[in-house]
Amino acid sequence: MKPPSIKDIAQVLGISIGTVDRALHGRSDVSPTTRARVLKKAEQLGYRPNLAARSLKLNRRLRIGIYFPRDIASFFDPLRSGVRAAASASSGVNVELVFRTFPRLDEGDVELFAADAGEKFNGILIAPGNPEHIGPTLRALARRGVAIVCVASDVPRSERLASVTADAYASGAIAAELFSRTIQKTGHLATITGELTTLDHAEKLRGFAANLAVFAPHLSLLPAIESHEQPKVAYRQAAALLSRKPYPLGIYVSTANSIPVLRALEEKHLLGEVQVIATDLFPELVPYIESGKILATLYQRPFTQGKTALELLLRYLLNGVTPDPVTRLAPHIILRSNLALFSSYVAEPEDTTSSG
Amino acid sequence: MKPPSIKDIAQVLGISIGTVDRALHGRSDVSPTTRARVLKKAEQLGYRPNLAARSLKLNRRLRIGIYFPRDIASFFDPLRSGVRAAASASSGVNVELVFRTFPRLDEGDVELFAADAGEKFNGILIAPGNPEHIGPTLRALARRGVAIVCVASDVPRSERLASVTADAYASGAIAAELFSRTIQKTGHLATITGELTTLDHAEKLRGFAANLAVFAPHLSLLPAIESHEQPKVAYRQAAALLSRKPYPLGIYVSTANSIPVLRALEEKHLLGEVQVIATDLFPELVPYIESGKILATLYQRPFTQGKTALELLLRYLLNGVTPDPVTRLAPHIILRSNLALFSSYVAEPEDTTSSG
DNA sequence: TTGAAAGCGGTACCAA
DNA sequence: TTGGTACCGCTTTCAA
Repeated sequence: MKPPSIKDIAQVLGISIGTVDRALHGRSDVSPTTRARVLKKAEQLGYRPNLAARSLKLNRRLRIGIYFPRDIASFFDPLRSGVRAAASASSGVNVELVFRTFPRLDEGDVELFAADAGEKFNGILIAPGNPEHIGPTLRALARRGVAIVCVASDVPRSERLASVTADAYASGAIAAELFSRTIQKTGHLATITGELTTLDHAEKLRGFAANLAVFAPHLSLLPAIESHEQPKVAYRQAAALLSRKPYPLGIYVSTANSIPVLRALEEKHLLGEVQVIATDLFPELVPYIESGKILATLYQRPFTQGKTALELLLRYLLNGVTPDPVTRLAPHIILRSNLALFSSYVAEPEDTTSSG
Repeated sequence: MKPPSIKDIAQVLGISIGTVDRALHGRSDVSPTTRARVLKKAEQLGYRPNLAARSLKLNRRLRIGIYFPRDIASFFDPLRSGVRAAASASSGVNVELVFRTFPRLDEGDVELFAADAGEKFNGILIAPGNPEHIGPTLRALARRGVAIVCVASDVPRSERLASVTADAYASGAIAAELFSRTIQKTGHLATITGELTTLDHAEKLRGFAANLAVFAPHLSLLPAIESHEQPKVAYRQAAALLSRKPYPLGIYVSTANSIPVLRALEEKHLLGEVQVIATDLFPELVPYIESGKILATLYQRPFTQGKTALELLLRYLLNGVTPDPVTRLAPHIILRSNLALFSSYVAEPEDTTSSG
């Protein structure tokens, strides 16, 4: 049996398909009586609109602006791939992706939006830095009717439609739990982050500190170090950290900026001695995990973030489905034993292995 | 600009859309010359078929049989939900899901297929048990043109189209690594599995044993215990295991059958003393994780498995896309610190939190 | 070998 | 307030 169409409803009720359409969509100019009859019959027949027919007829064109930084390509490239994957999966809809690039998180983004003032986007995806800086821009755009989805970090109270991130608090908490289970000695731990004004970074620290305090009384926490996402800065800070005695027993690097830290450890011959938990996955990190030199890396699933973010946005723009205001993905804990499952991601980001 | 359609190609070349269609699909009765001209022009204009129009016109009806066991509902219910989610996401296609249920893995499945001999399915999803038993049935179906996707476990060389599972070897390997990092003492470990004839179960044991041998020389492995997925059997076996001295330092329960084992531990007052790694997530397990009484559970993402499996199957049946023969999802490592991210799954399985 | 045309299920416009 | 109809892009049948 083929599913019922508006034609069937019209025929059964002896009215025209135009009227059925108006009734089903609650448009004006339908008598309450026929409206009720149509709705009831639709329910009764189990009518479900044929989305292929609808999107064929409407043939929408959507322009989506995607504002990501140039920096940290190991994270933002797969994010972009995820966005493209979601776009090409949306069959029959004409989505135009306009990728815009600013220098780095919280740097040049406001200016780029200003330069793009003439652009007319139906929706935008943005990786925001400091909410104080970018907030007003987003609010203004939102009020002009642009649907905004924040990715990778969030800007609450910016009137954005939704945000899609890895759960930052959980990332911090996981790092704390792993250290508390694997380090028996008493001592202290260090954290290296990007900017504490970026919500994602602050949340990771919150999760780390809170769980450490509760579950690992033998481990105390040094003040957080901000590397401002600059490799050289991170290297210098790590070197300084390791020159002091006693060394920290573990270091949690809560951004993708772990390589300079590992280099500093190597030079002080402390690699393997000091436990390290890193963030995200990229080729340079692989050998450290394979050799057991670092305990784990917390993978924020950039591909899935991008895919999910655009899916939400399209569902909103096309079907009027209001998304959850926040979507928090569970970070993957990558250890030596499951690294192989993610290595395909490092070279060529696809979604098969890890999509759910 | 709107994307080019076959009409545009036809118009530019001064031929009819029928011819364009035939050329693009390599159907017979097109002169090689026009064929080449069409293909070239399509390439040149960047033609992409409008999938909405295609599926509207074809209006396919697909009957999919889904053969899962009644047992272990905490795993197979979310698996079913994932299948339903994928079906309802496939817009404009008329897929009919026929859920069939046999008593338990490797029990009653062959008989159910025999009883369903009259059914005409375009594709089936099956959770297979022992390849020796179910293999011939699947092979026969495959040869009759039914597309088969194995879920949760696999039956290699059965001429199935594809399989979608959590990576079983990795699950075992992760369990071994977690034990090796958190247990310092020297001693032995135990594993409780379902049936070693089920490929998924055997693979977990392989991963566990191999990684333990390499990375944890201080931990030796007792012979694997098969519970045949029966809670009472598992309880008795666990009780017997714990009556011997010395106790194992850790137990890896590689199926969802962990509750009876935990009960046995509780009664011997060994809960928290003996480290436990469980499999999958369901309400009864939550308090054990929250209280830190078990180290971790390895979540096999049943919802995502079901969703992925049906997506693959539909893409094959509708678009002729041959899937990867095996898709191995990365299991999620659930600890106390990230449990909250998955708890929504326990009550009501949805895909937002963990889809990638 | 090619062309012409019907029709898939909705939406939207114009006429009644 | 309602009916009738053109059309979205593609596939397929029938005719030429």
